[in-house]
Amino acid sequence: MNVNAEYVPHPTIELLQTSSLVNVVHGELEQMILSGKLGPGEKLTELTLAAQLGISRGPLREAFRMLEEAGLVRITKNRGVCVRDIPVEEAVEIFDLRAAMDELVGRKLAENITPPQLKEIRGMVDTMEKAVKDKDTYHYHLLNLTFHDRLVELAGNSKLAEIYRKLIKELSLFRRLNLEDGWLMPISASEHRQIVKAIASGDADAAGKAMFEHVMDSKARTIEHNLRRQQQAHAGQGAASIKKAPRPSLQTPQQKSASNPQRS
Amino acid sequence: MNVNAEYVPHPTIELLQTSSLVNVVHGELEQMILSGKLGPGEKLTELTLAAQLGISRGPLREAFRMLEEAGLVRITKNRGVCVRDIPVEEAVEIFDLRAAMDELVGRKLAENITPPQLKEIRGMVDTMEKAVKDKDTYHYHLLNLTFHDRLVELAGNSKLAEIYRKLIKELSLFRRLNLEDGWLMPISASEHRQIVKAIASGDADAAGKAMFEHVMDSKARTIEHNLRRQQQAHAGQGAASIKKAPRPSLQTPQQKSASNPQRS
DNA sequence: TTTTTGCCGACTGTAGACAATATGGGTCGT
DNA sequence: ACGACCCATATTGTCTACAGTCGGCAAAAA
Repeated sequence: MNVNAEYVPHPTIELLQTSSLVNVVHGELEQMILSGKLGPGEKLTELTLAAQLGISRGPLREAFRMLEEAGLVRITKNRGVCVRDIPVEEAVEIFDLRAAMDELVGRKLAENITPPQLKEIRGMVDTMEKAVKDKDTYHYHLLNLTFHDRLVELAGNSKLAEIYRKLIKELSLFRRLNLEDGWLMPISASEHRQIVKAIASGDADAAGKAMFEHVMDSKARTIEHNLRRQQQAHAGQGAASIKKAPRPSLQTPQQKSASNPQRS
Repeated sequence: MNVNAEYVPHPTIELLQTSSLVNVVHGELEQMILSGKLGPGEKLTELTLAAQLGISRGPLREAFRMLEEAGLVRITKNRGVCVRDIPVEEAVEIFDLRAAMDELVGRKLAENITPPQLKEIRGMVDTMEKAVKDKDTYHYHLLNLTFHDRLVELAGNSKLAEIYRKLIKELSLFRRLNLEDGWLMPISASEHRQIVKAIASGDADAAGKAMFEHVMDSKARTIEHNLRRQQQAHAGQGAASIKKAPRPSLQTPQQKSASNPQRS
């Protein structure tokens, strides 16, 4: 048994001899990554993490493999695991892909949404506009995630929803995303209002286009924000020197074997 | 003694540095599944497989986890691993999603394709039409896969390509897909010709629509074919009884924890 | 001082052992 | 004869052990 008295085992783990360790650890790590407790580029040492979680390396490694397949961590042979850092180019790709998917979502919703569902998402938009008035950026961010997630779910294509969520998770590793400037909230909110309107009208093309454009706008805002932030960093670098450098590099080669379509 | 930095180590060394047992086994199992050597629903016993591959259970289990995350197998606690069987509903969802993605592909290609690339895909269509003339269904099937895969790749969005390929792999587990009736090949081929034409014209909307419609048609053909096949099976069942029943069921509960968007 | 070489510590890769759980067949009771 | 219960076996879940590899540090050589 792995006796290690110093940690307080997460209640979940203690409670858990019913669900497999791998599943729990996978979920736990995912949350740690998405919440930022484990930042992009951070090294995950098997022995350390296993001790912290109170488990052995086996299940942990299996969880790592799942996270790798989900694009959240990167495994390098003989060198270990680290949280992935999404480069700008990849973020752009994800936005484009999301736009196409959300267009489909808009179309499907315009065709199939029910009155109570429509009422629900209207309520969500209302809440978001309230957050805008309060200039509550953080709350707005969460509401925005929930709003889009709910739309995708209501579209009635579970595969689409599954992949959409995977993309959102990966995108959250694109660091500069989080602290979006507050003054853009009104624009985003009004776009939401327009999306709901288009969906309510039953016009599939309009709803699809509204969704598509919204995501593309969001992409433009995010990328521009990122650029500005990078310039700031560069400008201040000469005087302030580097501050948070010492991290295991090991991140550079970001390939992942595109794999052939169907090897004979 | 500054040895040239681009020195190629030695194939064997490179191989040892990059691939672990987990990687190799993962690829091997994937091919066994996609090629049908391991059919949908089939049980994968750890000890047996490990012995066959000449490895221990550890790496094998890690490979299983990757395949699970990719949607190719299903793991049930304390009951083991089996190849997933894609139900019709899921196949439909995948087709719809693919259609949206391929629409994006068509748009991007219409905007960005280069003359040599255009020539390349024209050549592929030519080859396919040759296969149609020869009534070579199998060859056509492979060419079709390659064609679409190449288009996605040329679209220049690697994330899109990655997910597209994942979907194609999952779809190949939808059994009834494989033996598509031969007489539909000409239709499919002419649609390909039209797609290339739209791309060449540079009209993004037209190219996107052509791709979209092609996938949706393909979906309709596949589903209808599936229905017909199922009816046949039902018809013959009364006399011939069941023949290939004895397989570990264990397949029914097909859920996969949709997981919340971002747990606070 | 600068470079090279050998060594050491830390970590990962793989294998095998042990514990926990499901499955199938047989026995007992009614 | 039928059903409930129980045990033997097979299989999975988890842990520990050992071997291989990497990176850094210090001592030796130039």
